[in-house]
Amino acid sequence: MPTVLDVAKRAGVAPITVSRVINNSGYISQSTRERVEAAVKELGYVPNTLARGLRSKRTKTLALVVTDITNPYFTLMARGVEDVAGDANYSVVYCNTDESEAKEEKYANLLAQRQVDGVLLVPACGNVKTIKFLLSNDINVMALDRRVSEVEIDSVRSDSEDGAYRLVKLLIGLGHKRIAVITGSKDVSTSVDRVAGYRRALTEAGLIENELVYYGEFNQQSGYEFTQQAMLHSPKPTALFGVNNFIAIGIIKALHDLKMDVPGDVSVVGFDDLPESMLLAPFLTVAAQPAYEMGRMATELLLKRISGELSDGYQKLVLPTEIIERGSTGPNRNNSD
Amino acid sequence: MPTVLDVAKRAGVAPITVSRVINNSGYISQSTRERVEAAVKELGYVPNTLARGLRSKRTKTLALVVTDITNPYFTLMARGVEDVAGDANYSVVYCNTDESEAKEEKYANLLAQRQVDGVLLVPACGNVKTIKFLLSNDINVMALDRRVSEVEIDSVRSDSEDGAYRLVKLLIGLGHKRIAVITGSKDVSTSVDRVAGYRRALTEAGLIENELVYYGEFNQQSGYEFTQQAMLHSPKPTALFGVNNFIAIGIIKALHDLKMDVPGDVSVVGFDDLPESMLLAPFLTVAAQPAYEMGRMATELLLKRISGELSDGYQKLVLPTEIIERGSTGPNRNNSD
DNA sequence: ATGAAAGCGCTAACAT
DNA sequence: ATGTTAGCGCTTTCAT
Repeated sequence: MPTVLDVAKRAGVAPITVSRVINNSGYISQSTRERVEAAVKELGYVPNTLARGLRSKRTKTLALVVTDITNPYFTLMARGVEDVAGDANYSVVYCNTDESEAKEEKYANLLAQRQVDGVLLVPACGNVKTIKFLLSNDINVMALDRRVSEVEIDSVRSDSEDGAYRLVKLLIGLGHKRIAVITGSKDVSTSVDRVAGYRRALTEAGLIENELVYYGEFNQQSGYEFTQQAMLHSPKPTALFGVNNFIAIGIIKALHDLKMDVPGDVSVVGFDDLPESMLLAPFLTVAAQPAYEMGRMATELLLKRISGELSDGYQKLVLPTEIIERGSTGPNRNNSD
Repeated sequence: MPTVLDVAKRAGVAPITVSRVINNSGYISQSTRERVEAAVKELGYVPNTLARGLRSKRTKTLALVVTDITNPYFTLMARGVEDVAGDANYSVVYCNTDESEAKEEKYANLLAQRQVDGVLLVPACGNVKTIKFLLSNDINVMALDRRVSEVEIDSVRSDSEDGAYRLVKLLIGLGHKRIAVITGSKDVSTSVDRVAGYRRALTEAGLIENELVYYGEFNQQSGYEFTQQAMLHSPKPTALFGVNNFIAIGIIKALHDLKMDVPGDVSVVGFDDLPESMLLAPFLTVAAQPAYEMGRMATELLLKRISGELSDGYQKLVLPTEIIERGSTGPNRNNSD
């Protein structure tokens, strides 16, 4: 592989001049610029980012740490991140933590070694250890999707409390009085906030004594199992709120296997939504989050933070969710209430 | 940030000894190892991958270049890649080309600068320029999902020709005689191979004169538009084959808007499939590809290639697809045939 | 079993 | 507008 030195010799200049041409920094006369550019082409020279990063302390690399890229919500976010990053000639490394603190730590360590310029992090749990570790290694951190306390950092998320509140209010408006929520881990802010929104709606309607919360995991199986459990509760809930899309799908499958009709017997609402392009027949009533936009905005902010354009104060963006009413919700037909 | 030198001083050894401890190379006495490890801990030392890579010519970074990470088929593949890479302490950079040759070239250049150890590439087109460029920069390349000619490299893909053949045979077995295929770009091997499989099935059944092929793009809109076109064809096809999942969804939507029943009026088959966890009610008959497994295998192979364990000959893995018959296909009810 | 010296390829800092 | 020098943090190579 040719180096700056090879190019410099060929163009009859000093290495630093080559560097200046490539990086468009400093003053270069038109003629030397042309000679250098010609030499670059002739030799097929490609600058070495490692050497560059070692010297300049900038790697032009971001990391996206999500719990599972397979969740279409995160996939779409990832696409938003990469689109903005790519335009700025940044690369994006992605990592899956599966909500595991251990994996999160492992990746944080890896990313510190890699000297990434910034990390877009969907924290695996309420623990701020990872964030502090990254910050102590001079890495900019952007919290995505989830709230963090104890540390001051930029963050972009959607309004979970409000989305949940409006979903549950919609159910209450349809006459539902016994609404159960099936959620993920207790120490994740999305869980906490959505349950809080649920509670606020119930309280407002004087239904808080009917509160029924199941804490599990953010996956289909957990949604499936807790639906079975919820349906053993007496009296049965007439509506279920699945706190993310995987849980909601688990709920629908469980109800199907229990031979219960949606929305005839039970109404179902969810969070996140699936991109339209993946759905044959959108069915689930949801609070949809602007995942792609969140990825974009978060990355734009992070790049600004990295370049020092954002020196004062921390940005905390909370985007609204959109309630999309579809076939999975209907009026409460249970006469006993 | 502490460096090897800081650690070395603290442990009372030379920098190289620290390096040996960290990399588990060479002979180290138990006592110095312990002293070094203690110093590492006390200082919170994190090795700098850039410096390491600059010297050792290994970055422990892979790149995954797909056309669109948002396609669940590629998402799942990405997850397979990252799982294997992460276990080996490799990082994965992802890039979206949107089937654009220009973007593919741009990313190839970026990745060469980054000195990645290997690239898992879903080629945007039949052009081998990118691959040659990467190889000429000493980067190992693994072709994913698509066939490449002209260059000898490792590849992992699924059997498109066979999957298409079996799907179309299934339709023929159901009495369909006018089967149209809606596919993507002509210069992508998956397009070519799936159309070839379609043709083989038709030819075998003596139906090749009914051949009806629409070349478009691999997205929902293209599937939608060409379905409208296909339905203007006289006589109308009684079955449609969408060559990937986005196209198939576009087909279903178009038929819905045309008030045609699936499978009553038209049967539909697709490729790729969506992960079960995303589907409320799986409906589409498909040739499913083992996307996650493909990602895993490709990465395992690539890592072996990088470490030199695979020196002789090139691996060309072709995995079978699985035909999953669901509600979108039924017997041909058109009496005119 | 450990160390000294050198250099990977680049750019910051300081000339001129 | 261009060049010189030095050094980023690590590991290869060659000693001892």
